[in-house]
Amino acid sequence: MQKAAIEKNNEAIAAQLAPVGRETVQDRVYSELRRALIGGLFEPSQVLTIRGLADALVTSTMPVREALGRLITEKALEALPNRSVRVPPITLERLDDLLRARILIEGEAIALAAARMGPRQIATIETILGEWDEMRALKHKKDVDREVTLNQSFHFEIYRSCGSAVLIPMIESLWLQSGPCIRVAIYAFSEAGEVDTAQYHRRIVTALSTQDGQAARESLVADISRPFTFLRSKLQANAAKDQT
Amino acid sequence: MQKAAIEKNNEAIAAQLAPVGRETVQDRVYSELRRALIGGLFEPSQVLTIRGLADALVTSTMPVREALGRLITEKALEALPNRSVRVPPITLERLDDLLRARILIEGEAIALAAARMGPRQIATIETILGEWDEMRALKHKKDVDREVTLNQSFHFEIYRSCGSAVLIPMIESLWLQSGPCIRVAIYAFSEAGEVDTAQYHRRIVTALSTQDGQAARESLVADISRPFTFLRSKLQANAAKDQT
DNA sequence: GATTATGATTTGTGATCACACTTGCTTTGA
DNA sequence: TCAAAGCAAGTGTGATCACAAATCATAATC
Repeated sequence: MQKAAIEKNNEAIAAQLAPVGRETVQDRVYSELRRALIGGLFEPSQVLTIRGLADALVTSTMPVREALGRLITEKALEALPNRSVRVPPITLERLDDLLRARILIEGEAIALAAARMGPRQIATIETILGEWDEMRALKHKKDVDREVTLNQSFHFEIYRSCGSAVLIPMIESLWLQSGPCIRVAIYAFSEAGEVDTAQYHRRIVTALSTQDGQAARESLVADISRPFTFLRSKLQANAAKDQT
Repeated sequence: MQKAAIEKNNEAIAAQLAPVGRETVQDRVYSELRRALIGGLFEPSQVLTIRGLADALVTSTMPVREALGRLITEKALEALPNRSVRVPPITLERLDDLLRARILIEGEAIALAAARMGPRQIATIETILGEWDEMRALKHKKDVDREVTLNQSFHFEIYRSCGSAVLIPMIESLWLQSGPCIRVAIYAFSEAGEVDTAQYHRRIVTALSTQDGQAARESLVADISRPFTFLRSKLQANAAKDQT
C-alpha cells in the first residue's frame, strides 16, 4: 500500500497551492455595498434600486436583492413602506442614539481587548499608526478614502482582540449605520481644523500597551465622540437656519 | 373649492379603516423562522435546507432563501463552508459571550427604560405578570410555549420603552442567538425546580415603578443570568462525562 | 388653471429553470 | 475484504420571466 506516499505527495501539493476559495457573487456584492456604506459613498436619504445597483455592479438582480435584504436587517439600509430602500437619513436623535450605543459596546470591546492584546497586536496597530503619519507627511494629497480605511483597520484590529464573536458583528453593524454620517465629519476635519486625529489613536495605543483598560476606554470614547459632536452642532446650526 | 370638505371626508374614512398592510411572503417566512428560533423549536447544530423549509412553510424557495440570508447576517444561523446552513451549536465560550453581551446591552436598555416608563407602561407589564400567574394557577398543563412568549413580551415591552432604535434590534439579535440555548433551560426549570421565575420579574417591576434604574439593571442581570449559569453547569457536566 | 383620470414606465416580488457542487451509495478493481 | 472510482439524488446559486404595485407624465375635466 502506497497510501502514505500519496498522502505525502498531496501534502506537498497543498503546501504550494493557495486555497482558491469559493466566494459567491452575492458575497462580493454585499462586501462592495458594505465598503461603500462604511466609506460614506452613499448619501443619507439616498434611495437605491435593485436594477440600478445590478447595472452598476454588472450582475443580475438576484445577488443584489439578497445583499440589500441583508443590509436592511442590520439597519444599514432602510425599507420604506413603498418597498424602496434608502440610506437612513440623519437626525439628531439617531446621532445621539448611535453614539451612545457605540460608546457602550466599543468601550466594552476595547476594555476586554486591553487585557488580551500581546506585543504582536500592539505592533500591528502601531504599524497602522505609522502608515497614517506617512500619509500625513505628504499632505498635498488628502486622501480621505485611505484615511477612512486606516481608521477602520486601526479600530477593528483592536476589536478583533477582544475575543468576543458576539460583540464584533454588532460593532460592524454600528459602523455600517454611522458610516454615512461620519464621512462628512472626517472630510471636514481633514479639510479644516486638521486637529490631529492620530493623537487620539496614540493615546489609545499608550493605554493598551500598559494594559490600562479604563484609560483605553476613555480615549476611545473621546475618539469616536468627536465626529459625532461635530456633526451634531452642524445639524443644529442647519436646523436653526431652516427656522429663519 | 370643496377641497377641505373632501379632505375631511377622507380623514373620516381613515379613522374607521385599519391600514391593510402589505406583508410579503418573505416577511412571513422571516417572522416564522424568528419565532421558531427564539422559541427554541430548532435544535443547536440542526441543519436547515431551503427546499425543506419551503415545503414545510408551503411556499417556493425564493422567500425562504432570502429569509435565511437575513438570519445568517444577524448570526441567528450559521453558514457552513459547504454552503449549508445550520443553527449554531452551543459551546461554553459562546454561552459566556452571549451572556456578557446581553448583560451589557439589555442592562443599559432597562436602565434607560427605568427613567422613561410611565404608569401606562408599568401597567402593561403588570398585566403580563398577571397572565403569568394565571397560567401558573392551572399548572396541570405546563405550557412551555406560552411561557416563552410571555417572557419575551415582558422583556420587550420594557426594552421598547428605552427609546433607542439602535439598541432594540441588537437585543432582538441577541435573543435570536440565545433562543436555541435557553429553551432547554426554561424547559428544565418548568419541569424540575419550579423556582418561581416570576419572582425575578416582580423584582424588576418593583424597581421600574420606583424609577430605580440601578436596581432594575441588577434584577434583570439576575433574571437573564439564571438560565445561562444553569446551562453552563449542565454543559460542563456533559463534558466531564464525555471525558470518562 | 388646478385637479383628477388615464396610460406608460419603472420597480420589487415570487416562481421556475439551468448549472455546479456536494453527498451518499453502489459498483468496480486489486 | 477493502479502498477507490463512478453514479445518482439532493442542494445552493444565479438568471430570467410574469405579475402587481408604485411612480411619473400626459391628457381630460371641472
